[in-house]
Amino acid sequence: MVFKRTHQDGDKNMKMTPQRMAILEYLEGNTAHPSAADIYKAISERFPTMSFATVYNTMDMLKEKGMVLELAIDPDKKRFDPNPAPHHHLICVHCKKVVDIHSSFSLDLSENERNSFDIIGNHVDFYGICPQCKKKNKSGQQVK
Amino acid sequence: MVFKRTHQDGDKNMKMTPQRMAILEYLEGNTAHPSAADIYKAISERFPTMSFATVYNTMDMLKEKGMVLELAIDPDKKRFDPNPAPHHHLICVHCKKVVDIHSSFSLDLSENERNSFDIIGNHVDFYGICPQCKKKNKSGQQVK
DNA sequence: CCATAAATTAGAATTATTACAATTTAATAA
DNA sequence: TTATTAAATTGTAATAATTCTAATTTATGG
Repeated sequence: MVFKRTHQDGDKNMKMTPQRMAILEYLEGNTAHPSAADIYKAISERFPTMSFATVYNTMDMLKEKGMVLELAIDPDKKRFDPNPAPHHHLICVHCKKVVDIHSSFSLDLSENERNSFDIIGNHVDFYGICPQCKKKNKSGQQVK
Repeated sequence: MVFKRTHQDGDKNMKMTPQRMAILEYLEGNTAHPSAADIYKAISERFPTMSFATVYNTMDMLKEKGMVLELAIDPDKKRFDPNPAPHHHLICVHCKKVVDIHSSFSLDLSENERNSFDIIGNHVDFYGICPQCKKKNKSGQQVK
């Protein structure tokens, strides 16, 4: 995904600040699935005044805009994926490295992917709205 | 999975305490994928002295024994699955309810599952050991 | 340049989890 | 039984990730 770096970015209410620019730049093409701390560390080198709150605020905004996904891959912290297109992951259970899978069909790994990782299992999550929430949702409420 | 409730449980070094008994009882057949807080809340009603540390200790032990899985489904907290057999999940993005899927093949949902949830997407995680860790692992080290 | 809504910031507060050290207890064997 | 002892439990402190807050700064539009 390509990020535009102007305030015209589909939303007049979105200010383009140097901090945001740095975050967008850092995320663009980044396939490391960084955590908030990763982002903070990388950016604060050039922006010593950068605050953690800004990282979280910006990621919230990008999530709402659908520009990044929040991953629940690591039980210890949130990690972000700047590639919002549907895809899957290859996760190293030792170092927690996360590699994108771009196969057309979920369980069909490329030869390369298959050979590089020793795969010990897989897990499929289906996301959706359960019957109870379907009902509730008609009356407008939203669970965080 | 059936939990035995004696100290013979495959490991002489495992003591069977009332607290553990209560936790095992609570987990047995539990399909709600409870968090540590859920477990604590349920058990501490009968065991007012129960400590959070005991919940975490016990879950660690059960994880090591392969009796529960730690799920990374909820970015906000760990949740536990007392069903260690390979299976997949149906997750409500509103209320975070997690329902087990017992289809023989991952992407083949039963009619019932399909009809109850409005499915808006799926995500496949493959777990394995990456090439770098394969090498490192030969020299014995383990990443938490 | 001004006005203003939005963003940034430092730091406090909260939540989940882990670490620790003292006390208690289950299991074993005498 | 009871004594021994390693393991479990407990309260509390410490840590880590995240969220909240209120004051200050800044990007944008006029």
